[in-house]
Amino acid sequence: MDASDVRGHLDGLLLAVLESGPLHGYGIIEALQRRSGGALQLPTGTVYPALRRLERARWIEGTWTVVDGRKRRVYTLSPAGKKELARRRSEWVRFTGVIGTVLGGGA
Amino acid sequence: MDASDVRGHLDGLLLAVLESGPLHGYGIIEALQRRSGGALQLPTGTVYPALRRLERARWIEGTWTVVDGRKRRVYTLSPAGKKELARRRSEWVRFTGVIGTVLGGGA
DNA sequence: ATTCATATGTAGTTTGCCTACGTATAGCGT
DNA sequence: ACGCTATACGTAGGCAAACTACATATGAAT
Repeated sequence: MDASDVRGHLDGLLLAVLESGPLHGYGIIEALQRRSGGALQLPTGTVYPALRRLERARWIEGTWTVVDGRKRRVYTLSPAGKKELARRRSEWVRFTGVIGTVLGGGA
Repeated sequence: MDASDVRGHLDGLLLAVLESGPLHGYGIIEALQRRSGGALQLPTGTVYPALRRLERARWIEGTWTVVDGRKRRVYTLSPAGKKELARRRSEWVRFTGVIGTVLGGGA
């Protein structure tokens, strides 16, 4: 799957990963890859700006930490982020329902 | 559902509608709306350029006809278009599988 | 020393759908 | 006759989101 196909769904994916617990950007990229069975290998230039966007929206909260001398920005899902995630999930169901129905072919 | 959410899936939707038989642009827009239960109300500025793109790709074939004094460009799904539609459908299954799994939440 | 893995980020580009507009005919009500 | 709505096709310019490519830095391994 082409990585650009996540367009419009990236925010939900990031929020979903953070639902399992706080994580830093690099770790999020790995988690995404792991959870998708290797399908999602998102470039840093996609993920980092997205995280900043989510942070500005107050859906996640980022704090600087230092682990083994390396700086990490660890993100935590906020209460607003949990609501947003729920909203994204129901939108996802609606979206797949509509497109799947029209696309047909046993979908 | 916001109409812009079809991004990346519009071509497949158009091909799927034309699978049922030849149709002109305006009719395609109506069919899309009907099949989606009113969810997809795509503007002409989205659909017409997309149809020309599909035509250039040889997935559909367009011919001018005149009905009741009005010019219509009727599109027919080509053999290559059928293949492309099949490809889009399997991509759709893969896509929803990956995103749905990562998004979780009972998806 | 050099290279790889870890870790974050910016700059500029491309894609693809959007909004807004322009054109034209048919049919209906007044 | 006139205006409004439905039918019908299309272009121009804009914008958001993800892309590619690059820049930076530390720790660990060879």
